[in-house]
Amino acid sequence: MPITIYNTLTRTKEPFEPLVAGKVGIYLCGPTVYKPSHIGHAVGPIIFDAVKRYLTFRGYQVTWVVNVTDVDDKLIDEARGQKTTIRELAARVEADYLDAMKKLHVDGIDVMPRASECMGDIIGVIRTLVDKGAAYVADGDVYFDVTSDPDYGKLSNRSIEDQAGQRALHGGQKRNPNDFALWKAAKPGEPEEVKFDSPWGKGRPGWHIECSAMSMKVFGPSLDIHGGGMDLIFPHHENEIAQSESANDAPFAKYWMHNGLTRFNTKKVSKSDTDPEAVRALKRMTLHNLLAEFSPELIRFFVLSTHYRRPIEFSDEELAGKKKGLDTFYRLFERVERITGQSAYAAADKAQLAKPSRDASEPSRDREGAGSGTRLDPVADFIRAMDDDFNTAAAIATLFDAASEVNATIEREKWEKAADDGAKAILLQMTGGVIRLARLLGLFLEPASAHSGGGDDMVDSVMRILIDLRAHCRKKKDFEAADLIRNRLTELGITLEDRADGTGWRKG
RNA sequence: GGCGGCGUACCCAAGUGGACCAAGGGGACGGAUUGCAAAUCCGUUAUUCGUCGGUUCGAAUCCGACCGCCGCCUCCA
Repeated sequence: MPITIYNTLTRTKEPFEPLVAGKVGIYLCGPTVYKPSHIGHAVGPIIFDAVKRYLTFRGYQVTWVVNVTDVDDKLIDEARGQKTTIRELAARVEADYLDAMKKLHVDGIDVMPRASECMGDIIGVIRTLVDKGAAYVADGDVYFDVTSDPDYGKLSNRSIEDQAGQRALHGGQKRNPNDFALWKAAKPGEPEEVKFDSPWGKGRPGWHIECSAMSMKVFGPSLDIHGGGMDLIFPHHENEIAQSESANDAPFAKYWMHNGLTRFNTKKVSKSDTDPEAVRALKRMTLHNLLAEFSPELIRFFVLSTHYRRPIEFSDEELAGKKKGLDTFYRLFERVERITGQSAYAAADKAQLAKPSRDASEPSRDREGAGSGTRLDPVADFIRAMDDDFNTAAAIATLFDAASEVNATIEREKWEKAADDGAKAILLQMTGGVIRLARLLGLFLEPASAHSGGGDDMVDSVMRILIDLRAHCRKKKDFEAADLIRNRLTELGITLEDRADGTGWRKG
């Protein structure tokens, strides 16, 4: 079984076959940098980062493009409101976005073009469209003529007739209400920095054209996968298709992948929401604030715990629940390190992940039940999950299964008390395998520090004293005093764990 | 009005015709372990998948109707 992808264009799951064998081009619509990015803006990058990691693992050479839209009406308004320049605003918001991407370990982006730096390419596409009669000029504006495109509406499944009369005509220059601006003539009073020269006079590009131009710049007329949020299907992606295919007379994107939107209190998280509660929620859900409050890995884990096409409901309760699940892995890694004296992460660097075999998509559970009942093959299960339209939720479930398997083995073999070199090797291999798989999702890339307290020498030392003191009390069977110490620490959010090899502690 | 999505246990969530008397996580409850806890392990927690019909040897999965929720059609990841 090959990898399958749900294609919005056909509304079916299709076998994945790249245009050029072994190579994959991906374009994801990135942010318009006028306001701080929120959690919703991280969903696409996190998913596609995992997609790229996985496709790379499956042997493809992937090129991933995410654009930055830094020329837009909203930037003009926002910059004016903040009494700053568009360039300064865009640079500031973009830096904030990139910082978040870095923290989230979205590090697979290969090219990040800015609209303002691709003006020549954009104008070139518009010129082609005008020359071909697919676009017309009106008072310095240029509009795409949707009637020139016979299959306009194929992505969103809308016909031009359905739309007629549904949308107010803007500016009165359009021949058809569905026509959209490729180029907007500069208006008096607009800042000079958004007035670009063009064959039609000074102005700036419309919203949709920059994605077509930037995609074409990197990939040429056609690319493999184009992604974005579901809210972009219409009009944005519909218009991208119209422009690109009219300009090139070639199919634009082979597969369209759309991720579900992030919700809060069942409502979509939207920049334009003016409801006071929504505004407050949105402010909290900026990536900047969220990453100050929660670990990037938790955010990533949270996002990938749901299949990408489904909406994600954001809430503190859910995040807290996911954190407990994530902690299971951290504890396992620490446990293995305690037993073996070696880092599980380091073991993962060395571990070999079995190459996916032809039968990788076969179920791993041995129904013959040869002796010991069910046997797990985490790698095959993981691959099967990911091959099925990048089902990260199912893939994560296989990680939990694999982690339980390791813990159960430790219990069964009593390795916590004594483990010889052979046991240690097995343990490191199993755990390393879990980490290797998780890394295909961008998880556990590096040792997560401070999961079990630590980091502060003074705190460590004081804790050592308290733990030694409590051990002393326990030895004398003075459990009242021992429990007092533990209870007081619990009140501070510190948990003690008495294990075979001594007492450990952690925050939370 | 047009287009699209969703409704699976207490919560989150995978599964979209036979491996399902339905993964995985959180929670809860038993047991092992522990001085007691914590952690971990073992087990229990949906004969049922919004409701009602239909197709089929067989449906959570397909079809129809209905109920509820959400998104797009103006800016949005």
